[in-house]
Amino acid sequence: MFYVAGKRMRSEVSTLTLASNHLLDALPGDVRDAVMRELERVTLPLRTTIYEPGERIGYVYFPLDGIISVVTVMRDGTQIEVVTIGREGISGAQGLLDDGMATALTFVQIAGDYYRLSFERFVALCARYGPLRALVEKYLSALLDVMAQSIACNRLNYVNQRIARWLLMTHDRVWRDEFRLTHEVLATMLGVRRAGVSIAAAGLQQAGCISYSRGRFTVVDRTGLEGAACECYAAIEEAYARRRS
Amino acid sequence: MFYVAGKRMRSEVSTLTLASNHLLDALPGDVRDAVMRELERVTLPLRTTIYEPGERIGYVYFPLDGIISVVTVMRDGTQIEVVTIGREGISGAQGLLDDGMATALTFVQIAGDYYRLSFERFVALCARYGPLRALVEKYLSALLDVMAQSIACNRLNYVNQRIARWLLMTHDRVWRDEFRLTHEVLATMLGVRRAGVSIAAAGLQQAGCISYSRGRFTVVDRTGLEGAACECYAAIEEAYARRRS
DNA sequence: CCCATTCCGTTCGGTAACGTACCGACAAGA
DNA sequence: TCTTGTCGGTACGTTACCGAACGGAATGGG
Repeated sequence: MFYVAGKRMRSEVSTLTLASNHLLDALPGDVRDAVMRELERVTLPLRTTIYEPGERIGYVYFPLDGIISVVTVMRDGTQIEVVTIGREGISGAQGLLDDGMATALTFVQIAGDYYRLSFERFVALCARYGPLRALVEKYLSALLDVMAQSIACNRLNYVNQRIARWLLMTHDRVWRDEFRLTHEVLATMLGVRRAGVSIAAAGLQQAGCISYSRGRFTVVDRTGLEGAACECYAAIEEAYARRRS
Repeated sequence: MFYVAGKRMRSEVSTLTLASNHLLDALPGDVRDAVMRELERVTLPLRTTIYEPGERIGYVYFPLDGIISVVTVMRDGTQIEVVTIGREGISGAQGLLDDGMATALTFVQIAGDYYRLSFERFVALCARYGPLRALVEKYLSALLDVMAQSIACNRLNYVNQRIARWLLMTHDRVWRDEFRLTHEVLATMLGVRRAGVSIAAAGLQQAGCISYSRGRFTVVDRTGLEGAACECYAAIEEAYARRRS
């Protein structure tokens, strides 16, 4: 599986060279250079654990074309996604606000390339470069808004709408029309049954918005998907966009 | 209504003198004195608007015995509670991370006493006193954890469990066994039907955990309520407690 | 090439919660 | 005192989703 993931990556080098991280892009040139110099580029396969609750944050990750999921784990083991982190953000930044401990289980949801930086160096760079710290804080502020919207979304919207939103957000972040994802995983992220996802996904496929097969989704009609998604998609993207002024 | 609220306050002066705010309590003596000197004490009646989305944050509020609700408003006007802020926290602090704009509708859910401080002075004090800023950041970090738990809770737990949790959290924050609250309002906060709350509340009353009548709830058996609540109650209180070390 | 595994289509009965509605009881103001 | 509005009990049919399960089909490792 590792090897396969590696092959996929190599076969898509052309898109990868375009991949970038919004936070890094938004830094002033000199700060950006200073930060970039310390970054390490890594390719992470599906399901790589990023943080375990209660552990120290080892690295912060800037996704390029992969996606990281942060999930809440209930006592009975049920997992549910709290937020996804892609090119628009960074994982581990909330450690800045406290003691550098991770509180939520965090792992790679879509394999891809990431920049990473040890948490200690990240803290040091934030202390040294105001614009970096400011950008990270804006991102955390966006995170609060996004999670506020997700609380409403999880409570009020239908499964098929939330699936459409999830696929759209993923599509935005991976820069590819196709990505690996099973109904099972999607169901866990959304906190619904796998069968529920199968039915809703079949509807979206019927409508020509997507196609999928055996752990692989393809976005066929983005505009159609946008119509099928709940208002939360736009609200969340706007929460991120507002911080890029 | 204003006058009635005023009377209630006066009649409970004995508990009010004990009321305090955890964030303020946790400040080192000198910083605390400096901050306290700038605070204004206000009594806010039910439903006072604290922030409107898109407006500048005028004041930050430190609740003493009242409760502030932050809600997400959907396009169709449906509201749903994102987080409640009581003695353990502060409202408006997230403005520190960005540009001082409010993004969510915020209002007084339980009338009571609050300290308040203009946002500008708050920012200045945070810049000047490291321990204040650190405490506020820890609180924001807790907020992220709490919201993460709420996302799971809203998706996975039953209405009666979530009602029990809401009542427990309120009970912790108001320092009184009785508080004003209608089924209607509770239903809105939880994102369910009023009738659903009525049924679930009747169950909790039957079980001897609470009693209520015409816009007034009374906690009768706290331990019983804790048994009826979901695990999220403990998880959330722990997220706050962890930052008080 | 075969086999174990993964993935997804589909079904079943069950149920928590929905939207809507009506009504009685109480409270507050005129 | 009467009226008006708020509050909560209750009921109806409806529905989105649940939990569990079975089975076919594609996949990839041995």
